Amino acid sequence: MRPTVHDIAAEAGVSLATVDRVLNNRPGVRSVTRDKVERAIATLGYVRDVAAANLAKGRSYSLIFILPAGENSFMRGLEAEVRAAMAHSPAERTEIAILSVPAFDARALADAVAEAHRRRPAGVAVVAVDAPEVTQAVKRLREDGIAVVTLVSDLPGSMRDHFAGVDNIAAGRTAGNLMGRFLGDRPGPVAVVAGSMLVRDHRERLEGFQGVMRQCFETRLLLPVVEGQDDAALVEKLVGALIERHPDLAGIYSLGAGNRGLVAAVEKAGREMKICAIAHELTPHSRAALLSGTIDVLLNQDAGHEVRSAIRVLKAKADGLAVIEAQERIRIDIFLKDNLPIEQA
Amino acid sequence: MRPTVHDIAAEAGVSLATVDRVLNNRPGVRSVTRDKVERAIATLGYVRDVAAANLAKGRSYSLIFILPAGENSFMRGLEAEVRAAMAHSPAERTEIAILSVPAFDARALADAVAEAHRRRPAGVAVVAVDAPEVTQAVKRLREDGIAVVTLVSDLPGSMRDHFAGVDNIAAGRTAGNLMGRFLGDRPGPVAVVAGSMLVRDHRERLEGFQGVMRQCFETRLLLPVVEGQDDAALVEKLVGALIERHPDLAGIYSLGAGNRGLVAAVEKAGREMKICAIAHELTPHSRAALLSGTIDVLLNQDAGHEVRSAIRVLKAKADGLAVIEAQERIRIDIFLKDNLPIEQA
DNA sequence: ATATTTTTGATTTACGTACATCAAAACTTC
DNA sequence: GAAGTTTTGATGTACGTAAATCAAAAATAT
Repeated sequence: MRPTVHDIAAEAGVSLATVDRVLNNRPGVRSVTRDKVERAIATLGYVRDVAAANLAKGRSYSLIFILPAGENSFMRGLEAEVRAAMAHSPAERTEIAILSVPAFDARALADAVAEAHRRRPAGVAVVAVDAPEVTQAVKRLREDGIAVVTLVSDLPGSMRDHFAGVDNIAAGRTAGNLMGRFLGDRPGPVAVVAGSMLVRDHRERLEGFQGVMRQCFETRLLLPVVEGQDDAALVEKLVGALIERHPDLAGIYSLGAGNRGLVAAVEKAGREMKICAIAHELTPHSRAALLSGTIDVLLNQDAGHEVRSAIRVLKAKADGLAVIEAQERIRIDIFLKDNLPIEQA
Repeated sequence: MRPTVHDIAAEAGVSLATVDRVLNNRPGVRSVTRDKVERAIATLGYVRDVAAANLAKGRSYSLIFILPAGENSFMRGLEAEVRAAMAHSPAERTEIAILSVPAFDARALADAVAEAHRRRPAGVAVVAVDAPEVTQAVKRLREDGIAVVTLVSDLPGSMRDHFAGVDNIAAGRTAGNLMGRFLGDRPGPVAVVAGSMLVRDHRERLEGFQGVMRQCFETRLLLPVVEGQDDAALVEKLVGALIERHPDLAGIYSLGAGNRGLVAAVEKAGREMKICAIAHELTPHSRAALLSGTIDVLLNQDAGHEVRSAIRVLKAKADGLAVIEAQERIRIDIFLKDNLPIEQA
């Protein structure tokens, strides 16, 4: 049997109350006594029974998720994952609320953060837009002792506790490497379609992609990046124009959302087998395009993992516990049509 | 507050004892009463507080992991993950033991399974060798009500409860797709190095790889597969011979272990930049080779995920609970040098 | 109707921790 | 050494469930 608080009390020759005071660092214990207890804990290898502890305190964590609105499939999937977590919340002793804000709107986001602040939750998860007013609002949260995790897109300098998302520079580099190798000696320029340079994840992907292309495939012409605002209709127009202007277009890297538009434009031009298309995020549409061959590679971040990691981290931070960063790393999934997971219901 | 057993008793108009009888299906409840209670459970949306339940029963699960011995880095990593799980075992109410057996030895493995059987654990996880005596031994475990999960390599027809590993056919197809695309129009044949056709995961990877190569890259010559027994020295010899016999060798798919040998042979021949090498499993050696460029792609299965999934499933099965298969799927990681995770301590 | 069996209720203890209260003891300080 | 302060002990209740016991009630059989 694993040791309990009683065993520690016996081993240390103190009372249960004192052990409790040490374990939950309550005041009123001499440092000599504290040492005795801590030694007993170490020699017995005591670990707190988390289940029993949670049962006893019966506390619950209130968390707020701030997510962008709009019809971006990935974000809707993310929201679905948050709602799934809400469904389990009684079992996890969490109370989760969602705040929805317009995409790419720093002002609205800063307001939402302030609103979250007013509600005084234990923690906040936010898909960040990289702007000073947002940074300030997040800083204020932190100064008030509220845990903050950035989700999907980071916000350095905001003192956020943790970033739950992928390494977007690595993602961009990976896309660049695959693009370069897939194209081989085939001639023609490569286009990049982003959502908006206002969000850090897009900027970082671009940086990684351009870095690898310039470094390892320096003969390949890179067209200037166009911004599609993660909007399918706009992306379709932009990509259509690109294809028209560059009949020899060899590849497209779409590092944001709005892939419906990308697919529509490429297929309308009848160039689905000629253009190497690399895009982000597995959605019903992008999955279909990968299977049909219009998209060649999908880079993906698992929204479910990100949400669950964010919740774990927020709970830990709210308790003042350390987070094992390595365990919370979100990996970049690379999907070809051959390793696509079975579709889920 | 979420409802408790007391609330159910009140709602159903029965005593706590009766609720307990229904919840833990103990005998001695009329079906009318049972229905009443079940209706109360449904209307209140009661869910058992697992933490409290575990605390109350104070049960612990004894599990046995049967792993191959030898210096295969992946298997050693797997064992390290099991030991890591053992370290947390007090908190998880599990007692894990490891049985080590010679690799690719069906007879020894069947004996080990029988030994595990004798110890009457709640569950067994086994890296399977696909042979009739192993299948039989596993069947006997299952007939005795012991939960069984196959790990890394599956054993269909053994009535195992679950397979904790990747879809190896998809892994092989992915390797094939990448090999075909990376080579493009470059001439030269492609070689395949396996560990042993005795284990199902290697057979399946081969099947997937050959399938894609024949189907999508039909002009590419595929050399007959050679078996390196996951032994670095043997692999080095075999690959060295292959390179010598086929000076125009364009690619090598190493679907088993022993990558140290692969790397050594390719580098000795000075062909690290000419041969496209795709291998499996991220280890210190393969990581170095990926970074240096000798290996172009690494397919990986996360040993930690597999072990933790196996433990979750074994515990669930031991309790007679259902497993959400989709949640336990192990994904195939694809690593290029650009998306390699930071090295861990 | 009585005897017998089955079903239900009431109550208690236990799991390991958290948290609160009050009294007793051990230190300080002057 | 008395008064004050700090530290420690003893004890109890609570969390939500499991599991057991024994008595009471209801159903069934005779």
